[in-house]
Amino acid sequence: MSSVTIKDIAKLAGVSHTTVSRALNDSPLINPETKERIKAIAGSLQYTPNYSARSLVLDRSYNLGLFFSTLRTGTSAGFLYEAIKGVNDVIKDEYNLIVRGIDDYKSFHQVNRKSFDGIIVMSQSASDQPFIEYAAEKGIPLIVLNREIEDVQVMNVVPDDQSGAFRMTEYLIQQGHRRIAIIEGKEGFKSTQSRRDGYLEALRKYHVAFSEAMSAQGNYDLESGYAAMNRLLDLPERPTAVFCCNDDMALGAVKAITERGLKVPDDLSVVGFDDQLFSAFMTPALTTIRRPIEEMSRAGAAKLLAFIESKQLEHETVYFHTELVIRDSVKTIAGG
Amino acid sequence: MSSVTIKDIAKLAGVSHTTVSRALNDSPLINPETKERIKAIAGSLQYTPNYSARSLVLDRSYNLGLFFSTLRTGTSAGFLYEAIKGVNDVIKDEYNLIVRGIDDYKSFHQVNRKSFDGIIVMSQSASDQPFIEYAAEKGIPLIVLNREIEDVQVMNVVPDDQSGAFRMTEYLIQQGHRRIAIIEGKEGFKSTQSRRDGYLEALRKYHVAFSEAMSAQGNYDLESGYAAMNRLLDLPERPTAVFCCNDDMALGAVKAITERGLKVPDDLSVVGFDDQLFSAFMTPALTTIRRPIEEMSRAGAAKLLAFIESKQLEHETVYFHTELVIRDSVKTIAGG
DNA sequence: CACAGAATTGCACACGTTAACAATGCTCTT
DNA sequence: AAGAGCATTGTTAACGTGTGCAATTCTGTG
Repeated sequence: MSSVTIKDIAKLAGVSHTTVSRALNDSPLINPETKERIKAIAGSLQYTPNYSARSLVLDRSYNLGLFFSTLRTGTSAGFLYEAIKGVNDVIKDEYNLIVRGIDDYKSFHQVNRKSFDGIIVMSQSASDQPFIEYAAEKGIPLIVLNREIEDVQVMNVVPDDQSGAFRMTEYLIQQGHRRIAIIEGKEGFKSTQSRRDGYLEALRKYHVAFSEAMSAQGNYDLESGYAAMNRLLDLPERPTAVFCCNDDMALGAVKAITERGLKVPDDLSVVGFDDQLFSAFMTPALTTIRRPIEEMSRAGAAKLLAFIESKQLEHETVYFHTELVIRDSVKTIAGG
Repeated sequence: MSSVTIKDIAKLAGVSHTTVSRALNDSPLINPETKERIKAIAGSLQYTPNYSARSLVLDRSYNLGLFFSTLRTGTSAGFLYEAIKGVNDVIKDEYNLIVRGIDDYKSFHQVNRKSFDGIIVMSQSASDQPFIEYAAEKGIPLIVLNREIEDVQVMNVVPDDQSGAFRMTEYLIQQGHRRIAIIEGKEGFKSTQSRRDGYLEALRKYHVAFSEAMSAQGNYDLESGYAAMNRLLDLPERPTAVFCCNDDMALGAVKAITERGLKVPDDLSVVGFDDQLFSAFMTPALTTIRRPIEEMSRAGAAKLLAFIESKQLEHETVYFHTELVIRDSVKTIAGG
């Protein structure tokens, strides 16, 4: 039951534990025959190295941290899923992927270079800033995904939210819409800001008037989209199209519209942002912006690993293009 | 930059590193004043213990493994999300949560008692069996969630799938349906079996005839539900209700139905299983069975931690009740 | 004052691994 | 045949922490 160590193997092979260590690590110093013999013994004893001991002497934890702003409400399931999938695809077999919510920490005490070989922050909010600064200051290899970081020097991979929102709004205008409402994301999130900016930029460019009444605050969850849409429907002069700042809220918005006996897109057009897994299967299928979370995660993880191994630093921010996915939730208005 | 150890603190405090170790671990042996002094110094130096060293001597890794059958296709986002959320809520601050797909391992070599203080397997398929047996044999504290394990002695927390499927089918029958189709889950999954069994059991109990044509194979993803539904719609004598073995497939089914110009539930009733986050916001809102993944994960994690700390073993299987969630996707057929 | 016993601290080793350096034996060259 | 140099293996220390046991100091009691 008690686990076998290299010393046990050494005893059986009649060599020193050093030789065993070298043999198992494929050191060229060891005679091929001895090496084979030792490996055979190790195999038959089902030897597995003690990672704690190895970590201690090599000063590597074999842990990679994947941190989200929160694992409570606020992080969508698809988001978590794609991020984990992307990172997991890339990390070598030898790394452990540790998942945590930043807001789970009372203190960042336990976060240090000994415990994490590297850290990936999937940042959704400015509230992550202290954590990012802490990790950066501790000298832990660090990459921040999804949210643009300005003050601190870190590796950064982000989607181009603003151009995505611009493209979407432009598309609605091109389909003849002029009264275009926006259901906004959670306050304080950078993405909320960027998407609003893209929306406004498009309105400006095409000389479409913006009115405050056309903006409803949401917080990125289903219910808030439902509630915000109801407020918009109560307006004396309703919009003809609604740009929801994510797909969850679009789902809620469609629900609100349908409940009033109206139809999407015949009576009202609805678009989203994110391209969640379910969006293609909504009724109607949702026109939205795809934000390549999985690809970004994969790229970010690869970049982090490369840095850990080479210590070659690149601080430039990488932008990932979003993509307009046209489906069935927008009506083309004749004349314009 | 090089990290501070208890020896550094010892030097500054003018004591031995033993005393520092004891002080920081709140040993009653140490004079309260010395203790305070040492803690103050540790705090001012921002000391953080080296977990590798501690692990080595204490023979604890502080790692908890959360294993899914796969992180590639087959695990739904909501499933992953709820499981992580539930476990994360419970684990003490001192544990790392390591997430992996079992099918990522070429060999289970790295999985041992030194690397994991405990393992939670969120099992979705019989293909997990070798892994479970391996972990059990290695003597790693182990709990299996979601799938019932028969041959191996392990802690087990599972939903009562069969009674859930039974309840759902019974409900459809009570609403007057007699031609009830089933879109089945992925072959080889125990859940597929249990849900079919519950479905058949209800048919038998209420003397409703079953025909093979009413069964369409799926594999738990959206597309397969879409395809299976199309096959059912091609039948000369269509069903009046379809029991989809999960919500993703129900979403696909609704899509297929709508595309043919038919309406749910007016022309065809559709129900699901799992109660995903989006199900309440589909059009129409989906009637489904809630499987309490998050609660099960929470209970399982708590049970595992209790075992790790007390070594008090309980091998009985815990069943979690599912719940029928009635929404708007079923039509009541008059007369029956 | 002496001494028992408690309170407090230190010494030395252990955990399992890696690696610098030393040591041994062998081969080849001259 | 002697020495250089290579191939192979062993000796020893180190990583940072926890702990059994010995050592010291302190307290109280007779």
